[in-house]
Amino acid sequence: MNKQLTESLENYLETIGMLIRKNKIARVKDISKELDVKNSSVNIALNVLADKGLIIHEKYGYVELTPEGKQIADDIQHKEDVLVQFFIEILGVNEDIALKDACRMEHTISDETLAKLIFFIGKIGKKNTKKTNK
Amino acid sequence: MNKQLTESLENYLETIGMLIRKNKIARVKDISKELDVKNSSVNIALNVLADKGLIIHEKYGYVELTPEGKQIADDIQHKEDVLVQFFIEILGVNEDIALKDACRMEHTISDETLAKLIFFIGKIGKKNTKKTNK
DNA sequence: TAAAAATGTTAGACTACCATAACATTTAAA
DNA sequence: TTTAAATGTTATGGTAGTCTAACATTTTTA
Repeated sequence: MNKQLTESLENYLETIGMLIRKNKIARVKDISKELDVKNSSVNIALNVLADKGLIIHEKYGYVELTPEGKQIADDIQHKEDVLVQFFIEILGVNEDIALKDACRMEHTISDETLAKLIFFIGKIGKKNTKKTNK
Repeated sequence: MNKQLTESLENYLETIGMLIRKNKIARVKDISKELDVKNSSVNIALNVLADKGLIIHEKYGYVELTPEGKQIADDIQHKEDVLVQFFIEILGVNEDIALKDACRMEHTISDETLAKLIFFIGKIGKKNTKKTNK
């Protein structure tokens, strides 16, 4: 069973995580609305994710994340958050564009680069705090 | 004729541009080697790009970029260069990883974010120059 | 310059992803 | 509590991109 996820599957997983955080539950309809695809497409993706052991989905039921699925969803969400923060706070990018860009780049940034980016944001942040405190 | 390019087609275009810059000519074999795909895949992609008016490719001949194709290739290359510079010089990412990340993110970063990033690199660059000159 | 090697092309098959349409189940309302 | 509406599922088909294998052409070399 291959655990290497496509960008599409990562998006499904991330969206499920977001919906559970927001609504306590994730339903096919909400996932399809969020990702702007049809219910049938969601179903197919859910079957793949279930096969990979990343979600639990009983017929006509809500969608749940397994611990492993949740780990991956959180991981991707974290990447998005860091990128959005960098784009908005440091580059001064408009929020809409920052979000759109982050939603795509979160699937391609490596852990190494992400770590360096987090460190860099921390440095810059401290600098700004110092200045403000003067 | 849709001019909206997939990541795959953008990579072909960028690679063709790079090969022409490096070797004066771009051949199917060199493209396939560079992108780690088979000649047959290259051929199919070249047909699509030719249909879109972005390259010229006569049977068994070299591949050339049309002005429009060159424009796009240069544009993508520029995005990659900016990202690589940012990753290496400012974040301190290892060169291999910087290149790998940039090669994927170059297809998703928006023009707006790229512009802000270029501006930011300029600012940081100036700062470092000042420090050095003291 | 004829044969061998290298390179390029085409055909057919596979995976991933999405859609529409038909059907099934669940939920809400009369 | 039966029916209508909403939601979920399955079947089938299309696009994009890759591969292998068979075939075509060009280039190299004996």
